[in-house]
Amino acid sequence: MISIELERVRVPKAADVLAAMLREKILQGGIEVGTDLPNERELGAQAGLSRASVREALRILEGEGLIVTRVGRNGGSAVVRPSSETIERSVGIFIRGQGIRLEAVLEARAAMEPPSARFAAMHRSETDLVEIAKCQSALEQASTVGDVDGYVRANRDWHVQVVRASHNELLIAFISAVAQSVYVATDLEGFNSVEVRNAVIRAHRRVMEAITAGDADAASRRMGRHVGAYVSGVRNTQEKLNGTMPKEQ
Amino acid sequence: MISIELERVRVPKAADVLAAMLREKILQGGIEVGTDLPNERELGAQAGLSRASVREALRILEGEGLIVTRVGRNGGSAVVRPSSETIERSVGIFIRGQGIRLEAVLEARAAMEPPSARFAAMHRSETDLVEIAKCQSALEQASTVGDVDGYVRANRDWHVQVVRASHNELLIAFISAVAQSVYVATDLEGFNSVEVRNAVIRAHRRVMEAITAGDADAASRRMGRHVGAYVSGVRNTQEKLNGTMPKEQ
DNA sequence: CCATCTAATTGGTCTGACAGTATCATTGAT
DNA sequence: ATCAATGATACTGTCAGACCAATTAGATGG
Repeated sequence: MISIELERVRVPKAADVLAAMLREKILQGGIEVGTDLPNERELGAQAGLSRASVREALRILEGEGLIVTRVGRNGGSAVVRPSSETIERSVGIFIRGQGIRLEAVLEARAAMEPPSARFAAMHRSETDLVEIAKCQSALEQASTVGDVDGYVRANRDWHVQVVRASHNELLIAFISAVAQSVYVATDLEGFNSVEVRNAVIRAHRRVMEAITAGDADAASRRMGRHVGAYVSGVRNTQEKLNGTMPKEQ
Repeated sequence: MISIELERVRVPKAADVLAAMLREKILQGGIEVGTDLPNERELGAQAGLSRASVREALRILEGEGLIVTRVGRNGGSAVVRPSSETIERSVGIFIRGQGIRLEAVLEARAAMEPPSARFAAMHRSETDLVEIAKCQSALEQASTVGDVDGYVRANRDWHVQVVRASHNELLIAFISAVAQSVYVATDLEGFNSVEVRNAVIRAHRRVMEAITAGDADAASRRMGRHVGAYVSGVRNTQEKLNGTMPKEQ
């Protein structure tokens, strides 16, 4: 008997192959958003696969945010532009699954936000400024009323809105994802004293001034101090609790 | 007939509900990695669903990187720790699907890498330094030999290895994802002259010195100059081509 | 012209079966 | 007794076919 060097043979699943084919057709072929894919039975006939396998492939693409599926007549799978939601989902699962400490999440945020504020100062439009101001109003309103949940949510929205003004889609996606996880976590943190809240409000105002004035250096510097203070605050609180990211969503 | 204010009724799919249940059990319950889920027929019996629906749910979780499934006796679905691969996949799809310009991707990278270098200088271990040095050697080797693909890959690996030294899992995931996309793109860029390559090598060395010395400020500053120069270089090249991220993988 | 009903189209779900694959258990030869 | 071949077994992968549920195009009637 002869013996040949042979690596382990890979047996890709039918659904994976079909999903890869469709994915490339969508991404490379640049199929315009809104186009309908053939219905499941048709796809099965074309690919020579059962409807079950086709459905599995479509499910994969749906999970990747490349298509949406509707039932009913004229329903079916339509191509959509992948949004940052997919990134936010996977980042959320990553954070929870790895049990990443809140401190590390804030550290990542603290790394990304100052440059984002810089870009925001450089590229912000008028409507960007209005949107940021809206969040700030909601923040101050919630703070004076004492609406803790509203305050935390407005805080998250303010930071997301600032990075939106940078017009860098990747930074927007990353910071949105991280901010969402921080929002879920800081709900439980007890360091939301009146003093802290007022300091946050003042810091936000100074960052907004710099962004409005188009002063990139000041925006970056002030945002850096702001998020840096936040990290320190949480670090001190956590030293006593030694907590990780909460497990529940 | 009375008329009531009624929002659109949501009809969640069976598979989505089951997937959500299992996801929470895995993430919240903190099921240890390696645990086997019941087999598909058993899950179907417990949930009162058909095997098809169960399989769809498992597919969702697999796509989220929460389980892996093996065939054969003693096969089945086992819980795994979600890795950064899931994030890298979704970021890659996001970049390609949105047609994000290479310049914007590099901008995001330029925002994240200086702080990462700072953390690396603060937290790097001895093995981190060795790994970074290995990438640098490969880089210089490929550069002298003229192996373009090897050079670009080693360049990507060096940047990833530096952020690894920061020991911040989120930054590692983000930069890995972005670096992968940059790697795919810069293959096509023609600005890999000998002068540029040598400048890159020198810049890397200076960053490594700072990280080794634990000089956080210098590491951040030097990395900032390095990636900043990279962005400028691509910006100049692109001004003539006006290109976006390439569509092919 | 508009409201209403009907029918066609499409995804969602179920059932049952068989194929493919990896492990376990047994057997048989050395 | 040891170990390699060989079958049994317990899983996932795939298929075919049917029916249900949601949605809407088109027919019907006022």
